[in-house]
Amino acid sequence: MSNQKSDSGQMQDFRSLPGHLIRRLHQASVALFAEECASLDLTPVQYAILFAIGESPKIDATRLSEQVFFDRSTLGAVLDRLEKKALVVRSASATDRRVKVLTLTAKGKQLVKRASPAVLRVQERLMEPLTAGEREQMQQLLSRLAEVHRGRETGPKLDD
Amino acid sequence: MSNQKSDSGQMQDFRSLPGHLIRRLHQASVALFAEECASLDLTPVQYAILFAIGESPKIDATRLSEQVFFDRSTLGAVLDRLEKKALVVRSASATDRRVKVLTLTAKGKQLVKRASPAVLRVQERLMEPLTAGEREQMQQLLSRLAEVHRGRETGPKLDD
DNA sequence: CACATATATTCAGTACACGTACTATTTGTC
DNA sequence: GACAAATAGTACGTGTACTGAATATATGTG
Repeated sequence: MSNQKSDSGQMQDFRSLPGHLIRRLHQASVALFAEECASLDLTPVQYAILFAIGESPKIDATRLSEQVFFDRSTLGAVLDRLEKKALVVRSASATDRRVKVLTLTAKGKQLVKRASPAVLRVQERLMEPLTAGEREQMQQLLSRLAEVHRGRETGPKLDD
Repeated sequence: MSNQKSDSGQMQDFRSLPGHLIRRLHQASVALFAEECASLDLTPVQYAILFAIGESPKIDATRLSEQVFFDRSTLGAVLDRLEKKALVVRSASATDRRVKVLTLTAKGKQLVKRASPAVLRVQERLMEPLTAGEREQMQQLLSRLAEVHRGRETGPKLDD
């Protein structure tokens, strides 16, 4: 007796835990994105940032980080890369010398537009195993959970 | 006319896309884990690895990477850290001199056991916004998606 | 047994992701 | 208008995550 495990009472297998499944699904999602956008040299994170800047030109990095739900530190590094690829321009704000304002270049705008169908294909492939009704359910549950946990993603910076 | 966007026809807002929602939920999940396990100095990834080694002592890194669904490169770095924290021992295999075999130390076993309730609390808090039925649904959908996309997580290494 | 092939691990390089701390401003207050 | 508190951006340190290459060893074939 007292073999190896099974004496603790609640040794749940991590494989069935939501956290683990979500991590796996996230990995699959990123992998699909990489596959579909291979020729565009674009990551999911970079797409979201480009899209959000396109939506709100002259946005500053802090506001942007709230829009896309990243931490400001991470965002800085991503913007460096986007700037190096000439997709984004960072220019000084006229009113506040602390802030640097973000705008898409023509190349950046074009890339968002070109990537758009590939991004949709990723979502379709990701959810393909589900029926239409299940997809709807999933979407709904994900939205609600994300909304409730909003602000937990990137520190205690709630608001808006 | 031809204002700024709205002329492409399928400019889907990334915020409602499953991929984006899954990323956010993953972030929330990791944040909750960090919160619950702060005193244990343990990440979700490290917990899964420790658990899996506890389950299959003397497992090698490649087999382990299939169990926990990480890439072998990533796993190496994580094992370095676990070894440095004296939770895991890497020893040479007797039969195959290429492989290094993994075992939990007493400290490692103890930590898995101590972390277990915190890990369950993370799952509860993560899914708390949902009703029991919805939680069931979610679990089911996540499992199916993860299963179907299995192998996409860490390259084209199917099998088992 | 020599050799091509396959496998186990590691390493280098790139890209998220977060906390903390530091600098430059700005703003609110007296 | 000097000064404390808040804010924008950046830098650093740690920890995933994956690709591709390099190294070591093992295995199958002739």
